[in-house]
Amino acid sequence: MTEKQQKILTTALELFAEEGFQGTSTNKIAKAAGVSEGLIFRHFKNKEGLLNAILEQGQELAVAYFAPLAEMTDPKAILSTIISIPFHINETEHKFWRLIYTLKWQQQKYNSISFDFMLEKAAQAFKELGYSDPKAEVVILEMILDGAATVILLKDQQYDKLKTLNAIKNKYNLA
Amino acid sequence: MTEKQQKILTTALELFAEEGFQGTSTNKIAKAAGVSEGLIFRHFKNKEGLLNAILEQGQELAVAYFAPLAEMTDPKAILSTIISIPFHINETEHKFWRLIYTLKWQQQKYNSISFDFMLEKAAQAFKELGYSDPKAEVVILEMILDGAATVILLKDQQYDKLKTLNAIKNKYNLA
Amino acid sequence: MTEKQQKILTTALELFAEEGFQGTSTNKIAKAAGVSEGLIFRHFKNKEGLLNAILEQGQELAVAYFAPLAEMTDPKAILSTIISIPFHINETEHKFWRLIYTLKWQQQKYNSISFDFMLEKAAQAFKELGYSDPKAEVVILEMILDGAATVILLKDQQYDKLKTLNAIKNKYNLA
Amino acid sequence: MTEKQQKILTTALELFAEEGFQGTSTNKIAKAAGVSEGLIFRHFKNKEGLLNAILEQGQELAVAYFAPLAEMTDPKAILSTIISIPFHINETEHKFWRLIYTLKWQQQKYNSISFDFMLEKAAQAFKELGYSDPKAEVVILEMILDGAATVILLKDQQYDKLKTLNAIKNKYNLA
DNA sequence: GATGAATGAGCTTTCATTCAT
DNA sequence: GATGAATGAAAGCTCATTCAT
Repeated sequence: MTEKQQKILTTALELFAEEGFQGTSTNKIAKAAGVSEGLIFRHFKNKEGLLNAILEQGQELAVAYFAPLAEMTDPKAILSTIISIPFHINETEHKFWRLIYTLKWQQQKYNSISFDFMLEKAAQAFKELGYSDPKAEVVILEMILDGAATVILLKDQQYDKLKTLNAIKNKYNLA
Repeated sequence: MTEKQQKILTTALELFAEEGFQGTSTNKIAKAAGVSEGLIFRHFKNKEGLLNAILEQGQELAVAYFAPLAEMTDPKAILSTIISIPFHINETEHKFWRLIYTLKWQQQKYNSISFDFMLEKAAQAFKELGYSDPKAEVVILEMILDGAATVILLKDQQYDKLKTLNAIKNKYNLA
Repeated sequence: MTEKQQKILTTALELFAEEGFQGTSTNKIAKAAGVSEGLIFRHFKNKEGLLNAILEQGQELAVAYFAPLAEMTDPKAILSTIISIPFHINETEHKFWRLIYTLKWQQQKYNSISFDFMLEKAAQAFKELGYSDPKAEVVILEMILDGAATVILLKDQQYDKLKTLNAIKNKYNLA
Repeated sequence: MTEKQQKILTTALELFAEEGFQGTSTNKIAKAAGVSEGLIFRHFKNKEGLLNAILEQGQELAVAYFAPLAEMTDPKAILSTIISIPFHINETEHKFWRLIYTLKWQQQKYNSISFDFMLEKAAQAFKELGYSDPKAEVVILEMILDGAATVILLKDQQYDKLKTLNAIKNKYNLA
């Protein structure tokens, strides 16, 4: 991966996240990245290949998010970790997750990142904690995660993330 | 509003919702609607005008959603009504709301539908019910609404909507 | 078929015949035909579609060439007619046949014009005339036709077409 | 001439012959030859230089075809030799001659291989054999040679080459 | 000698939009 | 009101060619 190659990826991620995949021209990416337009196609075959390369790089990032969960056993800790995820998206990852959600809404085919493993882990935790309907709880949890992501990734105005996170944890007696 | 004019609107809504505004060509809309491409521009000036016309039609629909709230005073009833909203999206409205959310993610400029009035009403309700941090509660509520919309509008697989709604209401002691 | 559409076809035929299919850009065609480049694609879908449209129009021309043969029964007349074909290519048809042969050499897939019917007719004629090996004669005839086409379509320098044709006919005792 | 250099030449010949000069990208040649694209330009300056190198190598081959004629004096032997030429194209030379003819049709400038010497020799032979119009005979001979080349180089289906050749020779009383 | 990253011009194609009918 | 031919700008992409290593 040459420097320019990586520059293309980073720039494209930024632009795709901000203006959408279809809304971003390869010409714009090239100019913003300071490379020739042809280089994009030499390295990534076509525009979609560029998108896929971005998603693959991001995949590793996503895996890192979920990895700690694998070894956890305490149900409260598990739920607490899961709920915290969207609140801990930092500047670097922000763009990536915005892209993921934009794609989710725009084109069905790009449901690239799967949360299934995480949700199963949550189901187990709810069961252990004696929730009467763990399945319904998982759906609600999914809603909270998607909702938190939506608000966090789209809202410009500031609000107290930590306070919000704690308030949610409180509802699950996790604080 | 002629028949063809309405056909264009309906078809465009469908396509915009499924494949995004930028991902849908006027040519495609014309073909799907069975009209000439020129007609779109005669009636709606340009592609953006077409989008605006769709949003205006939808706006009335959105107003209808929020209208009942205006006269309500019972805080529990207010919250119960608000939370129910995404769960009551029916087949007809589905496309419209999908479009709204797709636009939300795609382009900042299209935050056309404002939930502010509703959220203020909710803040008031939380205060009356003695919640310690009503502001945080409103943020959480917003997350739940966005999250519910995301899951409901994007998930194909079925789950028990009513049960999920009730489980959420339970968390707020609204059932 | 609008005037511009036909202009595109005629211009493209000319350029394809002179500089090859791949050697002719759609931009060049558009400029030479005095139309916008986009129009080519609106009418013919893509560059290959344009080529196919040209070939289809030419097909009718080719059919006209072979039609008289169908009703002929005198073997000498049949052979005489067949041999004459390449020598009677006029200005208008010249471009078309050049394109056909260029494509024949360039891409196998474009063996669009089939001479099979004509060659079978010739085989029958040779048989009736008592040639000892009609099949070999047909191959030779095919060579003469292709060879005549090659010389006629590619040679700029003039030579006496009629004299040459008669000399060939003489070889077959058809004069 | 290094091994890779020769590999490029051979591969390019093959591709040019099959898909035309313009239809073959240097990238494709490089990949097929298993070398870097840059190497083509290091050795042959540019794409046209590569073509010229191929033609030069082939030129020697062509010269070898015509060399025996120079010393021949018997008119029948001369004609017999000339007519045989296209029928003796073997596997190795096949590609080269196909390229020659493809270029002939595609671009006028590449009439690289000249048959003039051979045709003059034929004219002399026809004169000596007492043909009434040697010039017309030469034109016909040229047609037969081009036609034989066309059929032999383009036809996949098999037919008896030797029988065809002999049948032609018979027409000239050369058998 | 050999590689492959990089370029920029030019290619095919798409698309929103205009306009005569 | 409605059509569809026509446009021109811009999109995605290809390609011969250069150059540092």
